[in-house]
Amino acid sequence: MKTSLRTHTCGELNMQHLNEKVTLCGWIQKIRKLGGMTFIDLRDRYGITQLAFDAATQPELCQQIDSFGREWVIQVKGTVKERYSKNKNIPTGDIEIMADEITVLNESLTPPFTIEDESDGGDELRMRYRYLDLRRNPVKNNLLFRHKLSITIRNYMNHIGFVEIETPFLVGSTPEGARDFVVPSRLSHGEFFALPQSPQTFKQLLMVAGFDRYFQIVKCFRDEDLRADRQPEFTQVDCEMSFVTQEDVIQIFEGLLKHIFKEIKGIEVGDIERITWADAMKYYGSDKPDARFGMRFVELNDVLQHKEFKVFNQAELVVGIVAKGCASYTRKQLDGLTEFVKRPQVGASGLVYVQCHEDGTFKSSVDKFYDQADLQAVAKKANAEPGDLILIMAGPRVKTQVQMGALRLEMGDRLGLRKKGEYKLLWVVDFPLLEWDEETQRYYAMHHPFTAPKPEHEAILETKPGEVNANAYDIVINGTEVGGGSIRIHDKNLQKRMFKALGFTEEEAQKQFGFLMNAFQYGAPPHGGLALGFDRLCAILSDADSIRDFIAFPKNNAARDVMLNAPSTISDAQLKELGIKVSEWE
RNA sequence: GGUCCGGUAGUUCAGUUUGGUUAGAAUACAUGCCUGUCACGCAUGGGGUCGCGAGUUCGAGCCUCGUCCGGACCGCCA
Repeated sequence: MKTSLRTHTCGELNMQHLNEKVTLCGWIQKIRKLGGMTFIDLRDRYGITQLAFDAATQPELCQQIDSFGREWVIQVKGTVKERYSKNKNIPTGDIEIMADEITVLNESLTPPFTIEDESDGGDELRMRYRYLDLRRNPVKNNLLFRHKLSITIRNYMNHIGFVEIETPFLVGSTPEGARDFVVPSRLSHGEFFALPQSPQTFKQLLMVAGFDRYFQIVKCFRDEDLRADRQPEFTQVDCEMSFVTQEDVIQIFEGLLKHIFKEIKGIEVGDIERITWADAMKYYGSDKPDARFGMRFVELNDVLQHKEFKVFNQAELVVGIVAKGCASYTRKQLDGLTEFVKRPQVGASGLVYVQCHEDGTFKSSVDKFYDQADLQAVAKKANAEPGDLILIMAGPRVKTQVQMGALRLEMGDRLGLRKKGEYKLLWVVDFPLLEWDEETQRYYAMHHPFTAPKPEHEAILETKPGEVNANAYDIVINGTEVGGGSIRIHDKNLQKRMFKALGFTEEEAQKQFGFLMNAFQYGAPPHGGLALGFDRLCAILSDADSIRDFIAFPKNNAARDVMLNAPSTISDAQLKELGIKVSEWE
């Protein structure tokens, strides 16, 4: 790292460099004045090196550094010396620099928060001064980790013949899917570009072009509300292959994931389990199950719908989970669980429990309707043992499954079953092709409109669209959807039928996706692919909940950049040039 | 669009339950002392429109309403 201004970094000097003349540059992490001695911790990207000053022998230097403050940038020339008292906690802890000469390269204001691993700064403040936050080890290391992961992926993909090709960011807007970020056109007044939600159609066109194996680590943009794991601009590892079946794609990316886990985490991931979408919903109430723990759903309709309890009798689904060893839950804890499922976010109307006591008796919240023999039958069906707690919900099938899914994750958290450092990968396959939307009274593509139906279901696309399964697959790690993909439609006529099923007129389909269907007339190969959420992958491999600390300059909860204070208004001159007038609707 | 939590010193928070004299702590900052620290130590000091607005009250950091800001979640995210 030698440059004109420094000979070494602050992280590399040790006993082997004793008595060498060195020049270091860096930021002042800390000044410790002990009267006759003064120590400065000098920090750069690579570490910390201690500078030592002796008032008796270096009075001028000591006077000079007296005015220095935190985060000043200095250059120091001096000699590497062995310390009297060593610091075993840092790599450079055996040595220190006896300085001969110091140059202030830049002064610094006192930062609004401490630049330490455990900073005193809150989230918003750290975002506003992100360039200071990035000096801290935890955040800096996240970005270094991100770099390492991207290099690992690029090398692997290159090694197996994938070509990285860039696709445009200024594309056309489509009404399907997420909201688009929109960019006004100066040269075509009244017309707008959109930023891509993904390079989906471009990668399909690259297949038509014969590129065979394409990938790209690429920014994608979606104008939707944020979450801890959702940013309006995020990065995908976008891939597409030709002449493949679903099995080929799964094999290729299973290979990539195994490689990543081995290289980055030193973990051998075995063959990745697969579950159908239908089973995922049935047993976990989620299309992205956290499979680190069991607690699978048990349908209890047959053992609970023969008594006078209307709530159960009228329900389409009565479903339970078994919480191991929780029979001793107090009234307060049980009420807490009921409150949890009744929160608007979950939206259940209630929760029934059955405590399976050690002495073989049962206590439930519905004892009025069910006797011990009934509860015994429930316990048997649910495979519950003495000491366990059975939690039961009832209602419309899918809704109840989703609610129970939320409770299952909550119980997993409470029982410490969602362990950090443990990784459970899962392919979710056989997604439905279409999803009925009550509000707009039409079908929507569950994945996207280019997803191919299972060949054996093609015939019923018009007659029973809701029953058509897709050649689509998601990769789920610890309950997070890390990626997804599908085999695409490569036949122009099938694509037309698909658009029709989605309620497009021929003209609409032609206007929006004509370029793709036209391309399909010129020898489109069978193709399919997958995209991995790169930010999420970084976070999961680091056992972090939020992707924000793996993005150098992220947006806040309201999709704002608090450092730039963007978005912001633009000048009238700019608006005029773009042919835009801003007015309030309604 | 909705639910919940929060907003008090540069910063992180306590104080709000039960309204009552001069609003505290830690840390950061400044000054002084200290020759082996490395979370240095000790002493002293400065630092507050209690997010903003309205209301209730003799009196509001504390209660009520509104509003703005931040965070988590639901909807949304093909």
